[in-house]
Amino acid sequence: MDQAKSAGRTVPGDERAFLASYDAAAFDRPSVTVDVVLVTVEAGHLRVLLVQRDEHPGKGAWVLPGGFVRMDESLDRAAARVLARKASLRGVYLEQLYTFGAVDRDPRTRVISVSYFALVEPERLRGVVGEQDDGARCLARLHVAWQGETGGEASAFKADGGGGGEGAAIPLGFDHAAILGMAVKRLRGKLDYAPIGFELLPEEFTLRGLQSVHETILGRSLNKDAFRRRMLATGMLEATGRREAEVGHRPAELYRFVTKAAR
Amino acid sequence: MDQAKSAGRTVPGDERAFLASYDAAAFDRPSVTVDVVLVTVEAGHLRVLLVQRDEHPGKGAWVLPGGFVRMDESLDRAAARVLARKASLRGVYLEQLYTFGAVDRDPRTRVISVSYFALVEPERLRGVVGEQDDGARCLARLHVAWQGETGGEASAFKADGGGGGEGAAIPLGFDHAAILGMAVKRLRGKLDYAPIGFELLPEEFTLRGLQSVHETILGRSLNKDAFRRRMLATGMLEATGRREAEVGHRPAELYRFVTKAAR
DNA sequence: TTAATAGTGTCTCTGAGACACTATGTG
DNA sequence: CACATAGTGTCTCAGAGACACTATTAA
Repeated sequence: MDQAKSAGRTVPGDERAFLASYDAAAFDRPSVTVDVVLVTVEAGHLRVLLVQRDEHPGKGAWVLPGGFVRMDESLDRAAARVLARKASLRGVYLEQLYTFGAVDRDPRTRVISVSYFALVEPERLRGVVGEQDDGARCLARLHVAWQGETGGEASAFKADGGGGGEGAAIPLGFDHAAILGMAVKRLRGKLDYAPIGFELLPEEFTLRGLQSVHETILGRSLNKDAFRRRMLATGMLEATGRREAEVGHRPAELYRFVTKAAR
Repeated sequence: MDQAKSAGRTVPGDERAFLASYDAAAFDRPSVTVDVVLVTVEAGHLRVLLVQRDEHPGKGAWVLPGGFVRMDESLDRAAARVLARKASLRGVYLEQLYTFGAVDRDPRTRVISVSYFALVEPERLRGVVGEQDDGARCLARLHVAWQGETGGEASAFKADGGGGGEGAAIPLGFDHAAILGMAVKRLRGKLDYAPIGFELLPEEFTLRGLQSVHETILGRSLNKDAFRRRMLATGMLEATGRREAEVGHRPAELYRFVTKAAR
């Protein structure tokens, strides 16, 4: 999708001359950033990676990990670079979300933000983000006030890491609450026609685990039987023959996700 | 969605000093354009507005109407401005599509394109685009080679305005074939959960007309009974009591689209 | 009257929800 | 054994597809 068509075409002589004399600095240009909504699902909560700004503007505010797009990298690569640098993650599911371009969304200058969302299994974040919050990064709990795919903003709360209690609300910088809202809206919309639940689970998982991920994203409970039937009917699940262990009750069968290509 | 959160917040003194000394020109920045896919449905074909470039690069090539984003306008406003200038249209349905940012998609310099799609009833384009093709603009017929919501590129053909024959393929500049493909993919995906078919029809329309629009977008025929039932069940259609006239057979009832707010 | 399409009634099939029942692990 | 959850079988209900039939206009 992110490919140029112009690369292979022949360039006539007069156009070459035009390009040689083209002055890219002749017009004011906005800055372009990518911001990444790194989502994971853990213990029935949507969580998202936030970083604390250590520079102005909004120094000390919590924002999505992001960075300026370099002149020699595509948007997709910029997003992957941000993810690699701020979360030490490579090869995770990454998809463009929406581009935010209100004139005054950043007080420095005109900044247009191309947002992405990334999905990752919580286990892969274990060593990345410090136990609760290492001062510069945190896995905030996402709270979505609206139902369905309507849309709206989403708010973030301090992760209550198993302890209990609600955690404090985290004020988000810039328009990042709107970006979070858009990410949840997109996730909910994609869930029932795209195989994205698997991206939030380990290699092998139980049907109950997959259902739990879906329920967390959608913010509502699902019918067990129908979910099981629907998932198995997609043909994208393969039983491994193994079962989960040490669960204090009958262990569920472990499944694996199989791509259409592998079938 | 396109709103800044920073506008209302208080700015501490040291941050104000930082902003005052911020040099926006310190880093290379890409150019940002908006490109608009103006779609209409006519005589069972998807049509899209193309303009012929009168400047380098790609002089003479057919491309989507577009323009650079100005420093003082949001992306949405830029798209609306392009539509007003190149198609003399205001108040049509306009929605952000995708942002294309491959490094070499434009030979001039780094250009990131935020694409939009717009939907308009064919009648409103009657006077806008010259009979077939006024040299600088044309309503090309869109050909989509793929089925469903898979995605891929779309190609454009010279409009065969009722005459017959196939028309010649139009070579598209830059990566605009990919943008067209993305627009069709999005349209097909939205069609069964968002009321967008109405945007392509006049104020009053028949159910058969609405079904025809859906079939054209989806590229496949639909079941008449099920379509009628489903549409009436949405509660978004209101019978006017009037009927179409002079059709050479039993005239169908005319319906009007009613928004949820108006009910 | 015929041609052509609008619009309705009804049967079937499929998938979701509901629920009961059996299976199988831990303690 | 009890308990908890996994997994299956089956009934019902709602919506889609199919199809027959009636309605209404123009020619």
